[in-house]
Amino acid sequence: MERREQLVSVAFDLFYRYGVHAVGINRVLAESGVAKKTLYNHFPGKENLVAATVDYRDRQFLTWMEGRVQGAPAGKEALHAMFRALDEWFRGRDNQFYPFHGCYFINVSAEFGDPEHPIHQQCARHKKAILGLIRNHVSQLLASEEEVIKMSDAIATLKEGAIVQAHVLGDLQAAAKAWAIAEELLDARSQG
Amino acid sequence: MERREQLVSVAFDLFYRYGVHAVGINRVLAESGVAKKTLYNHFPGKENLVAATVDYRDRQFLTWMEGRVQGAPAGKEALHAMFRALDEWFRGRDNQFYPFHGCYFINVSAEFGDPEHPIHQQCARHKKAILGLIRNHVSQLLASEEEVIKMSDAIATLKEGAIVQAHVLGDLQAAAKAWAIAEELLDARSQG
DNA sequence: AACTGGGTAGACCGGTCTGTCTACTGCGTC
DNA sequence: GACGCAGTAGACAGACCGGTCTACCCAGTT
Repeated sequence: MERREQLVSVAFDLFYRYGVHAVGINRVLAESGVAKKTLYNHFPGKENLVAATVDYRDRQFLTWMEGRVQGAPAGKEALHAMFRALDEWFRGRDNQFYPFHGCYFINVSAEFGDPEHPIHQQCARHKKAILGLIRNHVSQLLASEEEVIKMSDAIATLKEGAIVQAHVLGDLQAAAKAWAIAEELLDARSQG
Repeated sequence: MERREQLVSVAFDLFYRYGVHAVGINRVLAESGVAKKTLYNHFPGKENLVAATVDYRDRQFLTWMEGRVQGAPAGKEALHAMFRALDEWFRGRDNQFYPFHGCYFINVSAEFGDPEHPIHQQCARHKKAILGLIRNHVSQLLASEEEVIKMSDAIATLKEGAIVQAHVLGDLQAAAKAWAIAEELLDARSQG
């Protein structure tokens, strides 16, 4: 078992659950069983470890989401699969993503609020990647490039909103509700 | 100038900008010019101060939003005024709410992720209050109680999504885009 | 004039933070 | 078998954490 991997995985779990600034390096070390020197051998400081957890989650989340989406026919069904995945995530039905503590990227952005901060920008990049994934499928449903962009933004906004509602309010139906809206918007366009 | 008020106001500014766990009590004291004993005279501990800042922001935000909304005719125009207010907030056009660092309640919920935590629940209560405000106006446009609830949830989700897009991605058009969707949904119902 | 309440200033407490450093250990390679 | 590498364990440094406490101050009341 690679030490670096171990560190990042444990650090992510703790940072995601309790928040980055609420978890000290010593706790990460204790729970991962790694020596302090090893940590500072791999990372110049805590912030780099945080950045590594964001990167780790970015890949983990994208892989998971792409996997879910590719299991369905491209287009509307793929988008539906995406919201079904969110639904299972919120409800803790998905082993890989249980438990749900909101979106790590939103949470980390809240703690590193300065838009110029590299970690904040890392979170922004993740959101853009997700937006790209959405666009790939929306573009199969709508002809106009402008419409594709608008529709993808709308779906992304609904997705972020659903995550917030699920986390802050504990609304477990948030994903289903968001999909109902997204579907209505799609139908209004692809049939018009 | 009331000391308690001063503390809460300065603490909010710092917590909002840098995050709750990233700001120590000593910094709040230094920037507010209040003695440590006075703080612990008013609050049992830091967590109670945090709770007070959430309460402070809750009232400030609701008052501001209600003021903006009541300046417009009830119903759709009121909802439009709400998203215009968001738009100005994101862009820093509004003195009272400049600068924009995302939604304080989302940020605080991220740091106090446990849904059982009183501060998390305080944030949830704020979101429910906003939802109530939205419902008041949606109910003037739609007849069916069920439709009112669904539509209000959709608008709330769009609002949360817009805040996230504005903060994480720096999308300054987020409010305008969200309103365009909300308007489309409303028109599809009130004309049908 | 004495008392009181609410404030200031800041020393101090034990603990924790990030980060450095020393000393040791096991292992694969020459 | 000697060497070097990557790890462990953990003491340590200096700063800061939340929180307590003492000593003082001053305006208002009695």
